[in-house]
This record gives sequence, structure tokens and C-alpha cells, in this order.
Amino acid sequence: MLNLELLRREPDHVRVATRRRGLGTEFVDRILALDQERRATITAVEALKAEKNGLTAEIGRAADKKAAAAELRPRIAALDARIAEAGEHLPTFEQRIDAELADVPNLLDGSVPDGSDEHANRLVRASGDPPRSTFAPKPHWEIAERLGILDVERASALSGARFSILRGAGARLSRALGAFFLDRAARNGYVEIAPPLLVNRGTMWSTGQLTKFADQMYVVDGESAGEALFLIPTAEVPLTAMHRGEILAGDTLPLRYCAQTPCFRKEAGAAGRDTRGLIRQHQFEKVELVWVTLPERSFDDLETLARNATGLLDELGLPYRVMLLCAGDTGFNSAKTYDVEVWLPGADAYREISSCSNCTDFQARRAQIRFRRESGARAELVHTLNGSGLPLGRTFAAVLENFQREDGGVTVPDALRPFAGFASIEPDGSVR
RNA sequence: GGAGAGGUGGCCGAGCGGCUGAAGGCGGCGGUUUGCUAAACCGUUAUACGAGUAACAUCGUAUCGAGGGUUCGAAUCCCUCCCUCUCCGCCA
Repeated sequence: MLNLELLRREPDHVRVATRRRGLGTEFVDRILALDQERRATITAVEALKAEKNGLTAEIGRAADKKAAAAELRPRIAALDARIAEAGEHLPTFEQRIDAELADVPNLLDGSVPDGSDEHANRLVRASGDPPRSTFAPKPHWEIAERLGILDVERASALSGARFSILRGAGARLSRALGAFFLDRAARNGYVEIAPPLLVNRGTMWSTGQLTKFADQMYVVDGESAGEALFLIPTAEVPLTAMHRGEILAGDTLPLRYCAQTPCFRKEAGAAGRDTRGLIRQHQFEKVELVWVTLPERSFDDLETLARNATGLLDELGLPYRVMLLCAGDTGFNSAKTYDVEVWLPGADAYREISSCSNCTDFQARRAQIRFRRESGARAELVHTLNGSGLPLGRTFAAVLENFQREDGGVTVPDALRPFAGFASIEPDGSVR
């Protein structure tokens, strides 16, 4: 959520930044007008309340309280009526301001390039060239189904489209990926968390997901919970919201968390896209990396975060490139986002495998995550960052496609072997 | 799921319906004393919003788990919900 004060002070700045995303800016004047009315109302109501409190205190001081109360009651009643009348529309003003403000995306960092779609994204760096294969590379689902380590048909019988069953060496390889990612996260100083996978509405709202994924959440009726619970679309939600409402000690920052969790997404707007394979699933495993950090260093931390993600691809020997998303492509919460794209030979294309964002104070304001530089100092909002490091399914696909052999087998990348316990998957699905 | 107890400031803990934004203690901060440290003593120490200021100051409103009610007036009385703890049951 944007800072209302900033919008008040520098409306033009907000207009310019929002226009860069290709969005209209009429909301600025609407919010300012509402804010004006809201403040005038508060001033009026509070003046009346002060008057009433004065009379009430007078009764308290009186020797004969009963008599004083009887005498002043009519004046107090009149004030009550005026207070109710003056404040009648206050909740409406506040709700409308909140609603307007909740729809405004984060301000973009100056380094974000202009542009409306992915074509304007800027290549930051690339690693490894797309390999020239001596045979026609297959897409990962063909490789995996032939090896008997992926079963889409039965998964769809169990749950529907966009679900999958990993089997045997496939399940083991996937587990190895998760263990590998978590191991490297730990080495890089991230604290591993095993968070809830179901969260309440307030948690979901506080990280901006209800806006970001619109109606794409799965909702579970939490019967006894009294309110519906949401299946997390990413561990970013519980990891970031973990410190909701807290004031942290400045010297404990940055906090770095990692978690491997299933992620659940409706993919409502993706009909027809990536219908085959593991690229776009309703449920997938992911290791997420989250930073809670100091404002002055958050953009440096974003670089570190992105390096933490690409370092995994380096170790696995997967070719990739890092793109700086342009204004129109940058997500709602983010001030600046790097997308890491991995090379998929079977698709003959780069596909997104990690998205690393600096949300600056945008999530922190919603979630009210603050810190003090020293005790007694003013509480300031933290900055939050998140990035995948990495998703298991898409990395699984990338490993299969990049390390497939002509005979249909798959070589396991060196870095993964200690975690997998095998060095290759043979054409018959056995491991060696 | 059943029975009981409880939620007060950074922490512990008091609180007769008005003089309580809240005693007292701990911790924190500032100061005095003091070779240093420690101790002692004095002072100070919540947040949000609104008004106000060049900025401070200052004034006002609200906040004792959340929401609602009674009352001229609620931390204190009533209702609902949430959470925590203890015991029982059930379960991985």
C-alpha cells in the first residue's frame, strides 16, 4: 500500500510513477478529495467530543454528582446527536480511501525501464549458451512419461487438469532439488521455516495477495475456524506476514527466511497456456526466499537475492538469463523485479524460473512491519523482498530437458547427486 | 469436542464506574556521584490520528485482546467473538 502522506505531499510524483505502469491517475484527485473531507470531519467530530468530555468531567468533579448529571444531561444529549451527525460519513470516507489506495501499485524504482510488456524487459546478464544438441531435444513431459516418472493421466483422474504425479526416480529427483535448494539457502544464511500452508484473510491481505492474484486463490471452508482460510499461493505470504504488526530491533535486520512449501494457484487467467508438462500447475513445490531489511540497503539486497537464485542454476549447470522487468511488466507489490529465465531445450525458449522483487515499504505498510534503529527511536517501516530459490517443478523440467540423453535417459547434474543418491535415470526408469 | 482459568504499556504486575494513559517493579534513556565497571540517587520513558509550527512546542481525539451494549461517564458492568493456559476426550 502506498503512503497516503506521500500522495498528499507529492501527488505529481505518484501520478508520474503510476502512468509509467500504463495506468490512469484519476484516483489521485479522488483520494485527495476524500482525504480532505475525512480530515475536516475528524476535526469537527473531535471538537464536539472535547466539549462533551468537558461536561462529563464537570460532573465527575461536582460535589453532588446526581444533581450535576441531571442538569447537564440535556446539553450532553444534544452534543451526542451532533457528534453522531457530524461523524456519520467518516467510515465511508475511510473505506473509500482505503479501497482506492489498495488498488494503487507500488512506486517503481528509477532503474526500471519504460515499456508496457515483456518486449521492453532488459537483459541484465546471461549464463551459459543454449546448448547445441546432436539430436532433437524432447519436451520434459515426453521424457518423463517415457521414463515412467511422471503420470499426468492418473493425476487428472484424481484431481483434474494441471495436477501431476511424480513417481519413483521422478519423486526422488524432485525431493533432491528441494533438499539442494534448502541446503544452499542455509549456507547463504537464510533461516529455514516450516510455515502454515493455510492462512487467514488478514494475512493474505497484508502481503497484497488478494489484489495481486485477484480471485485466483483457493479457499477452504475452515468450519470451526469461523472464517475461510486460504491456501498459500507462495511461501512469501506466511514468511513475510510472520512479523505482521511487529516492531523489530534494527540490529536484527536483515532477517532472511527460506521455506519449501506447496503453492496453490487457480491460474484462472492462463487458460490454454502451458497446458502440458510441469510449467503451470495448480499445485507445485517451491523454495521461497524472503528478506526483511533496512530501507537504505534493500536494492543492494535485491542483487544478493537474485544472485542467490541464479547461483543454484550455476551449480546445476543450467543456462539462464536475468531480465530486469519493465514498468508495465513489474508486479503490483514490487518497485523493481528481476526475472530469472532458464533455458528449456525442448521448448526452444527461455522460461521464467524465478522472480525476485524488492517490495520496498509497500507490503510493510499493509502488514505494519516496522523497526527501530535504536531503542527510543521512531519506528520506521522495513523493506521486504522475495524471490524463488527455486521452484521444484520448473527446475525439474529444466534438468530433464537440458540433461536428456539421446537414448531417453537423463543425467543427474553433479551438484544434485549427493541429494538424489543416484547419477542418472536410465531409459527403463531405473537409477544408476 | 467437554470443563475451568485468563488476556492491562518493552516485560512483570496493580487497578472502588469519574481525580487512571493507567500505581508499583524490572528494563531502556538522560543526569549526579565515582580511577574504570558496578552500586546508589534524581529525572525521564506508549502508539495512532487530527489541529498547529519553518521545525520544535503545544492542544484535541482514540486506544487496557477485538467488536457491540448499558451509563452523563467504562480498563472496571453486560453480550458476542478471537486468542492463551490447565484438565479430560480424540488424533498424526
